[in-house]
Amino acid sequence: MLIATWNVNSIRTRLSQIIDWMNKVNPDILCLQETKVMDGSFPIEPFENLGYTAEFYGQKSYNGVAIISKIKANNVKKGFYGCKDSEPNIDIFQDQKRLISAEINGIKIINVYVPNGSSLESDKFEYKINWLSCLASFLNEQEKKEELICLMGDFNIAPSNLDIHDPEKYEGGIMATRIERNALDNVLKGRLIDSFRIFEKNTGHWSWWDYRNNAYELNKGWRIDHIYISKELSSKLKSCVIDSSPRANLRPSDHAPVMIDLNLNEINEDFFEDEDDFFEI
DNA sequence: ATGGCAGAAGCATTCTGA
Repeated sequence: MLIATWNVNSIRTRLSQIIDWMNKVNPDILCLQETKVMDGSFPIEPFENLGYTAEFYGQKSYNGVAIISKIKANNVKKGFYGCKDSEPNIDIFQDQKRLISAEINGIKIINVYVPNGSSLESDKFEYKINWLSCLASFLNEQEKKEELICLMGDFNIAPSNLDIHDPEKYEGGIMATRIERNALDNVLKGRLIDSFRIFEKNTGHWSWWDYRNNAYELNKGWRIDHIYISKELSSKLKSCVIDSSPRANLRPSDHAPVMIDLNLNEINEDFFEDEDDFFEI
């Protein structure tokens, strides 16, 4: 089963590129971020014509998330819910449409567009940290139900300096602070695993390149789009790849899709024999 | 090199992103 995430930076502007990519790759589930469209204007038909169902949670101009799936999603939830131990209260996060979740094939799919945070001095940075705290609380509730979880999206955080093309220049800045990384760790709590790092230990792999300064042509990127899976799913993980090819399109999104392949019929208990290595980067 | 580039709203320019 192929599960992908892609920040498309406007679904209406990028629609033909998304359809082209789906025709080429044939994902089972595609989670989108920054759709930038209200639900009444979401382009459902192009996806239905390809045999997909669409669930979406959007707003005008900003944010917006969607789950496109061959198998119809169950128990679709829009925004945070539960979050009993969240401080501040989840109500302040409901205006910005940044999270949609659903159950597909026995897996809880959680699609997130984490706030960027702007700069360390900004109120938006505090909002980002609080949003991640709420996400941690949200996941605590999910884990109580002992569900298999696949948490993916645009996290706007480089988990380590390996995920930045020039760490000396950017470390301590937005997307690369200890505060953000701790907030992300608090979401994952060692129970959710970065799929990409199971297969690739080296730097030089990016999912986002700034539109400015010729960043893509110079390959000056960041790895800020991630797919995290429950430990219990890791034995079924066959691959995780970043497909940078759509970034070379005319009028591209600034993000590339990231995709995992899960073999839901195969279990390999030995896969995690040296699992401690996965947490040392 | 705190610039530059892209999208939405809406028609000149501002806001936002990362």
